[in-house]
Amino acid sequence: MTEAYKSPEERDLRAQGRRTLRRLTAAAATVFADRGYHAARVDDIVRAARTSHGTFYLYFQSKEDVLRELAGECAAEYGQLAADLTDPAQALTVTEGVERFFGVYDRHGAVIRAWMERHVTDRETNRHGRDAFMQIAAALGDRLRDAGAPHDPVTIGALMALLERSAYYRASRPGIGIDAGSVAAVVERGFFGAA
Amino acid sequence: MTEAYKSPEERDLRAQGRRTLRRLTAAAATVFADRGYHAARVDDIVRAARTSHGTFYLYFQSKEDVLRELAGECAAEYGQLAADLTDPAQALTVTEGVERFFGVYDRHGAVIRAWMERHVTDRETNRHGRDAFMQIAAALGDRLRDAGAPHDPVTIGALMALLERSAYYRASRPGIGIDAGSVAAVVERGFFGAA
Amino acid sequence: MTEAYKSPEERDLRAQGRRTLRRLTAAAATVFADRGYHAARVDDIVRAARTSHGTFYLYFQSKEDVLRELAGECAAEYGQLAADLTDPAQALTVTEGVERFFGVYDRHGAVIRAWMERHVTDRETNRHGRDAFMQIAAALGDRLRDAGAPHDPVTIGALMALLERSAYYRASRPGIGIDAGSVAAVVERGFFGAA
Amino acid sequence: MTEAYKSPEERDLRAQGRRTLRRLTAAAATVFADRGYHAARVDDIVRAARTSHGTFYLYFQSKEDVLRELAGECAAEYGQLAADLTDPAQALTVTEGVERFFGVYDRHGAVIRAWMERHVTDRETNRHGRDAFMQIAAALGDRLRDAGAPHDPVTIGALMALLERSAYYRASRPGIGIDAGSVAAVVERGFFGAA
DNA sequence: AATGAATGAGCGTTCATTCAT
DNA sequence: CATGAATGAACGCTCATTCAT
Repeated sequence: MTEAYKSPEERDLRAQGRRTLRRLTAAAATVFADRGYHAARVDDIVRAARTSHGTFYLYFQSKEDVLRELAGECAAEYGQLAADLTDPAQALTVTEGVERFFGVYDRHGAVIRAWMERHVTDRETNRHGRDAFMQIAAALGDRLRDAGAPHDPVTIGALMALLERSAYYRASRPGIGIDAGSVAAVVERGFFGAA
Repeated sequence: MTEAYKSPEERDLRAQGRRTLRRLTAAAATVFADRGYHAARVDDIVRAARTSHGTFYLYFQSKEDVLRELAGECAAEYGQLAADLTDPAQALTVTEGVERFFGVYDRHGAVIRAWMERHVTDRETNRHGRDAFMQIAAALGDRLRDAGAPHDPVTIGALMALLERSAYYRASRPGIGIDAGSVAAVVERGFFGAA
Repeated sequence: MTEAYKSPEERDLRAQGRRTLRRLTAAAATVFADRGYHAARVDDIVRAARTSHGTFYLYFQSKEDVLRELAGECAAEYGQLAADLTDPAQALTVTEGVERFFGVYDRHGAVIRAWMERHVTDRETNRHGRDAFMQIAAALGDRLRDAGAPHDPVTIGALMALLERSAYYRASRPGIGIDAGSVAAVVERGFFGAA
Repeated sequence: MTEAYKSPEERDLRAQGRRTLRRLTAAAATVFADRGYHAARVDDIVRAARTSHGTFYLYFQSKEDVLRELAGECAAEYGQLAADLTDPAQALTVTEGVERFFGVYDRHGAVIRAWMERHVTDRETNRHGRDAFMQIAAALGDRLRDAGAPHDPVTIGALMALLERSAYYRASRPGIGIDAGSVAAVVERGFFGAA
């Protein structure tokens, strides 16, 4: 009989199993980043992880399930960024904030694009997306308010739009010279400097 | 192809044929908008146009061909917008510019997303996308320069990012209250007001 | 309502109709010769005849029907050749016979190949093929017998094979220098000269 | 392709896989022989092999790929026959040679017909065909020359035509009594006996 | 007598998922 | 724990034929 599937958390994985799981998750992240979630083939993932289809379905219920897993990681990182953005002890500069934002996007851009494209039906994945978005938005709103700058929802949305899309341009068109410093300058000037 | 395929322009269509072509093009635009280009099925399109697969391929060479057609329309509209933006006789306000931008996005968002996702291989379609992007970017740069505002490439890119993504949020999440006026206000304040 | 189909013979065609029918038949012969019967598209035929699908089906019941028509012509020409081969008044030389055989093949090779490939189900078409084959075979047998050469069925079959296939090589590979004279020499030497 | 496609040779097939591959190849040969390559449907092949479409594409890249595979086998067999024909140690009689020729045709007639019909575009398949043809032609030429018989290109071509087409008549019309012995007699008499 | 338009069954191919070992 | 093998529904596209004018 086929091995009954168990979610990774509830499995009592030994060292080897943990290694395989990690290989698969990493491979999925890479492949999703390269080709996008929808264009990614399970076969690409298992080849990148140097394992088999059978093994993939031992650790994940479906292709969507890997996305859910990665979405969780991504949401956690953005949650942490949101927390750090409003943490006075950290006192992150705008440039540092943009750098962190870009860093998360580099690791999880494919997941974020899948969220935004709205063609994923899985509720948990979408909830992760909403959460991450809201937390960052709230943190940006706080920062704008603290700086005495306009922080109405549309302004916050516009800032999110600018950041998300710049991160995407930067990741997908390496040639066009978008970097955290320059984008931060635009943000400073256009959003924080606008009294 | 059974019927010698001719591009819609070079065909001598009668009233009936023109109606069918229009139905198909409109249906494709709708279906692409709803599901995205890649997830859109030719079957969805022909069902929406109340016609058959055979008829679809009478008017288009392939699914990609419809996208190319729509991309041409979209590029033309953006080209016109770029021209109007820098035409002193028109003297478009920022709000009017954003309104026009959003209008084109409403009609052609699916094409624009397909451009940006970079999973389309057709050269002409991609050329249309590059052209549209460059023309708008150049026009925005001119307007910024004329206003005495910063207009370096990164700033222009950030403005494009803001506009494109806001248009998308607005089109795909009607509930969140993004409208041309408010976005124009952010743009005024953040990009044109920043001396 | 659609014009009821009538077979070409039972139609009372006016000059224009006869011209159209001739154009279609000639076009079909050309297209079949170029692409082979199965690979030939009705669209190729109507385009070559500068007419429309509707018109095609006004004169023929189906694609197979055109083949049947051409098969009749071909069988008639081969019947005539068979008659001439055994007609003392004609006293055809071997070279002349081969020339005539090649000539018919040039005009009707596609039909002959369709016969031989045995993927045509129409009874009349196949009957034409059988008739043509038998008549030529009988005539060749008579000529061999009159020359005092072996004329058993296998020999006759081998001669037919040689002629048919040489005609095909010649028609389809113009470069390889097969001509009636040389083939006739082989036939003379190998079949008629073999006492 | 989901399963990374690998050509059958470079795959490390286990017993089960080898069995399936053999079933598929054999089924393809049969179906091609029955219906001809172009009329053969992948569905016919997988039904004959009692497997699924998915499995077919696990072992072959396309329908054309199976033909290429079979063409390779066929060319190899004809190459071997050509070698044996001119090998003094084998001293094949004409009858034995014709028998061997017919044997290969029985196994690979469909491939040979596909070669001759010239509607295959794959370069490797066509190269196999040309190779096989040239090798047999060269061997026949040598044998004719050694026998002191005419061996000009047209004669060799005529002999090839006779053999190929006789093999086809024999395979496709079992009723008409063509056998290797009788054909060999014709060849002896008509080609080798003609001094 | 002629035509442009429409049809839909059927093709080759893909790929997420399941099975057997 | 892992794998190679198998599946089949669904896709994009073709083309002989019929329809409406």
